[in-house]
Amino acid sequence: MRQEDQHEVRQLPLFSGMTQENFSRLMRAAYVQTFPPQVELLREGDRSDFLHVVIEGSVELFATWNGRETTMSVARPVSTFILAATIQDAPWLMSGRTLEKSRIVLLPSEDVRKVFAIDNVFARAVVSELARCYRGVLKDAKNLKLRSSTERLANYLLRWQKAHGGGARFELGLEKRRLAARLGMTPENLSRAIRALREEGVSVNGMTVEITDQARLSAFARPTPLIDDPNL
Amino acid sequence: MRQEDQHEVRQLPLFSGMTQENFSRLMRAAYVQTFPPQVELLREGDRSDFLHVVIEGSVELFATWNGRETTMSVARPVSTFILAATIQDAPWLMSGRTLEKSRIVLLPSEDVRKVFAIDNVFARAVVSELARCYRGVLKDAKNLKLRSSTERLANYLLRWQKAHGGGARFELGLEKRRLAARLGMTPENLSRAIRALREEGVSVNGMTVEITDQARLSAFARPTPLIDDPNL
DNA sequence: ACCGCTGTTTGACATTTATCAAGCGGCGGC
DNA sequence: GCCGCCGCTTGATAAATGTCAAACAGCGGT
Repeated sequence: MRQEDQHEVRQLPLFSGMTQENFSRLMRAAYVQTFPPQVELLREGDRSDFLHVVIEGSVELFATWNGRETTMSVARPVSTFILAATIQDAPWLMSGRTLEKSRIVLLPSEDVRKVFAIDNVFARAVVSELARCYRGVLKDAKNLKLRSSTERLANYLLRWQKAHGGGARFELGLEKRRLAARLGMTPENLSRAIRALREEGVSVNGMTVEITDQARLSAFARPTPLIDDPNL
Repeated sequence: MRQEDQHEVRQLPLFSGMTQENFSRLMRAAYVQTFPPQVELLREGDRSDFLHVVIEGSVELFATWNGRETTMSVARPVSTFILAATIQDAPWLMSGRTLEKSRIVLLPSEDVRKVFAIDNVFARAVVSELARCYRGVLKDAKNLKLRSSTERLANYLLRWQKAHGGGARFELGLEKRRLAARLGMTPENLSRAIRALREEGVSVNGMTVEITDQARLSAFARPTPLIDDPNL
């Protein structure tokens, strides 16, 4: 495993506090792999052999039931996924596939659990990360239950804009049909929602979004930190 | 604080592993309070002065946005709530109100965080609990995104039945309008969903449910452990 | 036993969302 | 440069869900 990849992983709040010794222990049997797009990394129901860390690219986490499929989230660099399942040695609740060519670090679950058992700094970092994830899905569930699809889109755009410098013009960064699934709607409806937001100060052209009337969009979206602030 | 109340709390996996010394430390400034129904215990956006433990009764955790309100979950004895917010000293993402007369143990957040900082057994128990909660909401979100309202109801009944002994006849244990909110629908629609399930082997009379055709209901609901197993 | 409150049910209707089918348009391969 | 593929858009229509209003039912208080 390359030094700079280890470095990337080490940067994460989850790993940054622990002793070098325990970090090395985690990294000893870890390896990096580059996957082409559309590779299924995890299948829901399976168990966790490795904790995954996306170093480059992006991974879609999705779930299926009864022939239907929906996107739950998209993991982007640098972040881990399926931490909860790894720690608990429980089956995955989501499947995962690469969306683009992606570099993924794989940490053997067994090692993660071992280090978790002996390293208290790491254990505490796991708490922080799990709390963050928990609050993340909770916000997602609130979003789904309290807002209409167009409102979800409007707020998504505002969040994404903020996360990418806050400029009036930015890239969507996700295929529209996946964005639709992420937001809990069909691609057709996403199209119509985008159309509807033209009246609210948004202009979308392909993957490029331009907020033409920030105040108007905000007034329509009515974002609240209790749903839309990713740091809360 | 009464001895038997402490005992109840001590039973929880979250607290059962820690030393008596640290447990006492947690309990030193803790107190029990009995609330009448419909008391607002928490308001979303506020911060956590106490970790709450329901000893008796039940607490509805709900969220609001833009004049709308929805029920996210119902905490029943014996369980804690708002653990994530307490540990992180972050604002609550949900409000909470008692549904019935309820006995609640209040543990000062400051103490919880202090003991968390020094007690590794407790810290690890917190990890387990957070992982459980995370997976819980995640299952909820899958439920919402992948199933229709009638399907959610059908699966809810099956889960509830299992959790209460598995007999053909059981009580709903929740006002219908709150169940409706919990399942992400209106009371009117819950009524119609109940009606629809008559064809699928369910008979509801007031708060009493009878599964008249278990196989038929299961075939309709198509439960999966990856959404419906509370232990996963 | 009656009254009145409150939660539930029902029906008619509106809105939102999904589905199906067709057309459009950009992009890569030939 | 042209073709064909794939994803996006659009329109028509259907299904699911929400809203509003009224009727109903159970229950506690008097």
